[in-house]
Amino acid sequence: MTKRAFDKIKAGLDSAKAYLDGTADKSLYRVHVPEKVDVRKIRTRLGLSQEAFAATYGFALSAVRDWEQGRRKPERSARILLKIVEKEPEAVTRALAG
Amino acid sequence: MTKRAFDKIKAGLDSAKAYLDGTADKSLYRVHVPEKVDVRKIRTRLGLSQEAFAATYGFALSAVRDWEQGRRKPERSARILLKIVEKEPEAVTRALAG
DNA sequence: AACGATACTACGGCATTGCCGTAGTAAATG
DNA sequence: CATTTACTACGGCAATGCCGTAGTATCGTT
Repeated sequence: MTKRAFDKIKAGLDSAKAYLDGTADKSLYRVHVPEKVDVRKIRTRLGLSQEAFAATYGFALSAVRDWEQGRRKPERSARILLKIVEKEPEAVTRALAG
Repeated sequence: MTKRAFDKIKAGLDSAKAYLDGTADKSLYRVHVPEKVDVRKIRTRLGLSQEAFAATYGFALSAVRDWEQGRRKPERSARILLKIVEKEPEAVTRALAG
């Protein structure tokens, strides 16, 4: 057994101890979900019609309309998805391909 | 039969003709939105508890529970988002950072 | 000018989900 | 054995999802 291995084990034990002590950070990684999303802005920046936008990213056309017309607010998961469409649109099409 | 009705029928026939002619190019990139998503599978592969999973990707804990317990089915946007979490989890955290 | 296509607004309306809370079960650990 | 973590199970209201239809504005074509 190398000294390296020993150090690793010790480090593990130390963090286990810290966990038990309550010294450890039990906070969960918590992402921020935006309360408002400007759907029209995201869509027009991509140069797409409502229909094309819906078809390209999997939204229901009726939902896109409700959102842009301010009739309804996209719910949590939709807001997150819209953020991804804004920042990394390709990630969406990749995930839905195949 | 009103003139209005006739016009509608004619319009329908015309666009059907155009469609058959190939004159109409209505090609929209259309992605496939999965009807079913195995939330538990996605979560456990990431080695996260329901709480950590929810906190990390922005879901409501109650929604994750409803989905895994088969009480409710994630709706369209949520299914898409879950697919992205499955294929490119980092893309989600990147989009929600900052 | 009349027409057809495109893009969008506006909205009725039902089914379904989102999301909150609480109680109960099971396993691990001090 | 009491406590903590992780999860099941579910009541219940408010809100959205999603479908459909009608109406307006614009534009290129005939």
